[in-house]
Amino acid sequence: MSSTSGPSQSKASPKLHATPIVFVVDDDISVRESLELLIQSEGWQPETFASAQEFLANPRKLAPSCLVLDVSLPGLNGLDLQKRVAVERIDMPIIFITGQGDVPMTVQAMKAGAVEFLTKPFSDDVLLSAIRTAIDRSQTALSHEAEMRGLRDCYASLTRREREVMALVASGLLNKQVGGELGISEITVKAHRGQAMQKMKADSLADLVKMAARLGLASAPKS
Amino acid sequence: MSSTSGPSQSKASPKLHATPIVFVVDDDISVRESLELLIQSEGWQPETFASAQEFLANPRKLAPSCLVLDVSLPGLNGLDLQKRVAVERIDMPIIFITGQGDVPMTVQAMKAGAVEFLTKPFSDDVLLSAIRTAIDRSQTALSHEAEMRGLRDCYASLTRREREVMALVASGLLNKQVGGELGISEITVKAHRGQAMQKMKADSLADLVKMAARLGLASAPKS
DNA sequence: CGCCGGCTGATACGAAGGTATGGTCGATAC
DNA sequence: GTATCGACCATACCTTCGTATCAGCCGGCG
Repeated sequence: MSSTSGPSQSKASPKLHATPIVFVVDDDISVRESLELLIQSEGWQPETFASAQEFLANPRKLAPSCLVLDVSLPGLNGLDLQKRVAVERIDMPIIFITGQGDVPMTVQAMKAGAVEFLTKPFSDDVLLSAIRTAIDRSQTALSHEAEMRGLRDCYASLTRREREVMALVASGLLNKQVGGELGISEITVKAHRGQAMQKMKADSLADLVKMAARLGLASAPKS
Repeated sequence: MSSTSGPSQSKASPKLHATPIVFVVDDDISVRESLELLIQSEGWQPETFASAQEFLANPRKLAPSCLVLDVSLPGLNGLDLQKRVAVERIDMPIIFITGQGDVPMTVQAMKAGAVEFLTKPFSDDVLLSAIRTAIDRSQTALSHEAEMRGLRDCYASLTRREREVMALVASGLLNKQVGGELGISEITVKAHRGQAMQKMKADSLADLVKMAARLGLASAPKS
C-alpha cells in the first residue's frame, strides 16, 4: 500500500491558535515601549524592532501575526519593507503608523494591502481595533495557506500522467474521452484516475473537481 | 420540452465591448471641461456632473465605466457617494481627485475600494493610467456579473427539491446517500438530479460542482 | 544484471449513473 | 371540475465507474 499512498499523512495543522504576535518596527524607542505595553495588555505577544533590517533578520514564526510599522524608517523605509513582507510573509498584514503622512504615501500603502494607515496621534482603541482586524486576516491567510500547502503536496505526488488525467476528468470528460485526448485506452485512464483520487485523498469526484479548481488547473479540451 | 428547459435561452451578453464611459463628478466647471476633453481624446465617452445628486439621477448604463470623483462636493460628498456606488454600481470603480486630501480621507476611500486617490495637481498620464486600470476592472466585474446572473437565473428555475438534490450531489454524495438524507428513494433523486442538470445547463457533474461552488451552495451533510 | 516505478493494456464483475415509460397523489390555477 | 405542476416511486435497460487481477514494456539505479 505504500506505493499508492500520498505524501506524509500528517494532518497536524500548525498551532493556529497560538498567541498572536504583534511585531512593531519603529525607530522611536518611546513608541516601541508604549506599544509593547499596550499590546501586552491585550494578551498578544509583542516583538519590537528599531529598523527594517533588524526585523527581517528575525526568522519567520508560524503564528497569526501582524506588523505595526512606521513608514519613515532609517535605511529601508516602511513602504519598501511592505513590499518584501507582501511576498515573504503573506500571512502578516500591516498597519502603518506615522507622524508625517502624505496622501501619495497613503495611497501606495493601501494599494499594497495595508490594513490601516494611522497618523499620530491616534487613540489606542483605533490601533487595537486595527490590530484585531489584521490578526483576523492573518488567521484566515494562515489556514488558507495551510490548506493550499496540503493540496499542493498531494498534487506534487502525482505523476505527469496522473495530473493530465486529473485535469481532464475534473473538466468533465468521461473516461473514454480522456483516453481519446491522451491517446490511451479507457482502462488505463481508470487506473490513473484511481491513483489520482487516492493520492489527492479525494473521496468523490466532486472533491476532485473542487481541488482542481483551487489548484487552478485549467483544462483546455481541444474543441 | 418547455417544461424541462431552463429560463430564457438568450445568451446574448450585453455589449461588453461598447465604448467605455468615464463619469466625472466635480463641482468645478473648468475641471469638468478639461477632463471631458482629455477623456474624449483617449476614445472614451465622458459624462460630467456637477453634483452627486445629479450623477445619481442618471440611470445606470450597461457598459464598462468608471467614475472620476472629487471628494469635496456640495451636498453628498465624494466618500458618501462612494458608499452608494459600491452597492448600486458594483461595476463602476472610482478614482478620487482632490485639492485638499488628508490621510484619513484617503484611507477611507482606499479601504472602500477606490482605484486611485489623486491630489491636484496631477499629470494627465497618471489619471489616464488610473482610468485604464479602472475600466479594466469594470470590464472584469461586468463579465463576472453577467456570468453570475446567468447562473442565478438557471438556479432560480429549479424547484426546492431540485436545489436540495443539487447541493447534496455537488457535495459528493451518491444518489442513494442523497436519498437517505432527504428521505426519498434513489430513483427519485435521479429524476431531480437529471432535471437540475438540464435546467442548470450543466453537461457534466464537474460542471454542476463548479456552478454550485460559484453559487456558494454550502452543503452540510449531517455527519 | 536485476529490481522498481511509471505507463500501458486486457478481462471480469459489481456498483453507480442516466434515461425512458408509466403511474399516484396533492396543491394550485383557470 | 379539470388542467397543470411538483414530488414521488417503479421497472427496465444501457452506460459509465471503480476495482481487482494479471501482465508486458521501458528507463533509471544500485
